[in-house]
Amino acid sequence: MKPKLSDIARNLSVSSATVSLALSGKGRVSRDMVERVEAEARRIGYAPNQMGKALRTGRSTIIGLVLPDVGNPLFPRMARSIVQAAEDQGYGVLIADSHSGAQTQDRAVQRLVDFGSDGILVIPRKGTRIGSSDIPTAVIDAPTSPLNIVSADHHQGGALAVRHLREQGHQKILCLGGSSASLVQRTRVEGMQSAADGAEVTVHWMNESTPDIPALVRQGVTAIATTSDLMAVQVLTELGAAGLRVPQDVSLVGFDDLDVGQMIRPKLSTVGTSETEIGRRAIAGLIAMINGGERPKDDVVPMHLVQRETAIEIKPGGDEQ
Amino acid sequence: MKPKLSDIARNLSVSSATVSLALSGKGRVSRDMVERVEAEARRIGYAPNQMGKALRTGRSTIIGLVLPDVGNPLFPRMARSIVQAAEDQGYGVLIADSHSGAQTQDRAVQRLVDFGSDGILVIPRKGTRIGSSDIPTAVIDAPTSPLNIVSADHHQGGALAVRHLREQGHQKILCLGGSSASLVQRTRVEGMQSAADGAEVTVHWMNESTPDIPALVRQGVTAIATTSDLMAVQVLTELGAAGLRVPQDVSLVGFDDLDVGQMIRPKLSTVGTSETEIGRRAIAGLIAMINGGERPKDDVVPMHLVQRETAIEIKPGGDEQ
DNA sequence: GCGGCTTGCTTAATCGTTTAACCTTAGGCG
DNA sequence: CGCCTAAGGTTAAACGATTAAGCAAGCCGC
Repeated sequence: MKPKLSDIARNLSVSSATVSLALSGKGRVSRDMVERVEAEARRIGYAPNQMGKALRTGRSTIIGLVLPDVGNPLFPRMARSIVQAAEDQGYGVLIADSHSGAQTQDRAVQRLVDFGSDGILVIPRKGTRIGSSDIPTAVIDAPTSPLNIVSADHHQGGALAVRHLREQGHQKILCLGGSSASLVQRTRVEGMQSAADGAEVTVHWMNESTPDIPALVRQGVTAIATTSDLMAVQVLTELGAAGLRVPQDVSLVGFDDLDVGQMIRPKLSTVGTSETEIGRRAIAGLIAMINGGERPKDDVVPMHLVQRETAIEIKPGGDEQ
Repeated sequence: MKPKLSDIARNLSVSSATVSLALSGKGRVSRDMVERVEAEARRIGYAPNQMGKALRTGRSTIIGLVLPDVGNPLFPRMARSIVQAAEDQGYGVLIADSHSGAQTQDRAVQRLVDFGSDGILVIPRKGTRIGSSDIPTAVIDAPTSPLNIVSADHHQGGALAVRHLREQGHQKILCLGGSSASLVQRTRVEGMQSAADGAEVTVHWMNESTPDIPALVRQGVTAIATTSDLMAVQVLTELGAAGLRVPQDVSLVGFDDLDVGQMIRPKLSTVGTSETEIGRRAIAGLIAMINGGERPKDDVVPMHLVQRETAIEIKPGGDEQ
């Protein structure tokens, strides 16, 4: 079947210990021997059996990833960067879905532990906290969240969105949050408010009440900032159906830089995160913990503004109807 | 540390062979013994060490999943159903990303194999084919694709979309495909054409040329069918910017039933797949192969129409400008 | 010339589980 | 009563890798 360590040993008439030592570069092995072992390993296409290795070392080089429910549309990019980062460090990523319910989330963690994961990375569902387990666990959420290891700077991102609108002269800004139960979204909204700089910024939570957006625009709102691109698309189409134009009648900025933002006309201005960076740092931190390091300090990665077509300078004197 | 099999054995003063046999229900063990073992296992919270088990049995109970690039927006649901189905059968899911390039795809497969996966499930990038490896491999693509095991009935789905429009009286239908390089999308378009039933169905591939959609509508097109919700959203917003109304001026139906379809106003009529069903069957088939079964025959799961607000009866006599 | 150090390799134990083969006891039966 | 069988265990050998400990040979210095 698949070539094993002892095949190399037999072919070279040495002990398997020597081969192992040679390949790992750990023990005292002659330079010559190392080369011969490596050559033979390549020749027969040797790849170490992870199970044997894991059993002996107690390390599976597998990281468990617990995903929030599918609803989160920026999960794919997140997952991708995490897998990529893990791969670069030689780790595999085992995934579990925590569908709905916080209790299932803990079960998912448990399953991953049972499979021998060396560490667990959790992107929690909004409003849940994860019970700490006995193996290294890291969370990607927000700085105030327990076990958090890295997060996007949602506060700064929110500020970025509103500051952009302020710079364009907007004085009456509507700020639309999806769910006030989400820590991330609350933080984004707080960031938005923090950049008000004298402008009138009113907040609406979609899970609490559904504002009549076209009406608000007719009452003088000149710009809308949402906490998600999906909501921005909803707003855009709703305004379109009501005969209002973006960005001529009202400016709009989204959040998350989803693909859909580039598809719609006009293209959506939005605030983006570097998922790659977050994934990389989360994995780096987690692996550090696995290797006996201390839990790294919270790491916050900044967001950036993506200027496209939905937010423009307010037309002079057009702010009062 | 973690309780192991031998802990149970010691506590009960029996051999670990007995414990193993009792837990698996395989050998000749007295009813009484089985119960005592199970009780003790629960008491100390025993969970078998997957590495030890895998090493001995040659089965890791891990399935490798190779994902296409992130672009595919229905991937999250797919991944979820696959993970769920695997979990139900006691399997873990190890993921690898095949970013871009077919070569990377094979490397991803190799990585998963090296990690000890018992089988590999691939959702290929459009236009790539995967090299068969030495372990059971299944593909979710289209019936004509090699190694394919299960797929959505894209042809029937396409037919469903156009038939729906035909039933509403539409005679001039524009059919919008994303990329003619994608087997899936070609199949959808073929399905659409097959349901023309005498109507005029013209096809445009977005990767080849960008049609002036508002112009086409003014020339008499009364309905548009796209091969993806994302494109439908693009069309919808483009029409909106041009002052045309959906569905009053033109009907629209998308594909994939993405979340964004429910966010936009009006809500998007579309054709949906049962990702759950596909995931379930793919995993079931793959596990059957792992257990020595033959490669199951291609399995095709039907799509369904999701009627929402963007496709309505054509207004009588409004079909000619 | 001999104890001690270094070098380079080998021996063998070990990780936790499974499972073929064996052993012991007891019951059935002619 | 003794033989055969079955039931219910146990022993021990794997699976494939790592690694502490050991050992032989060579070299050094005094």
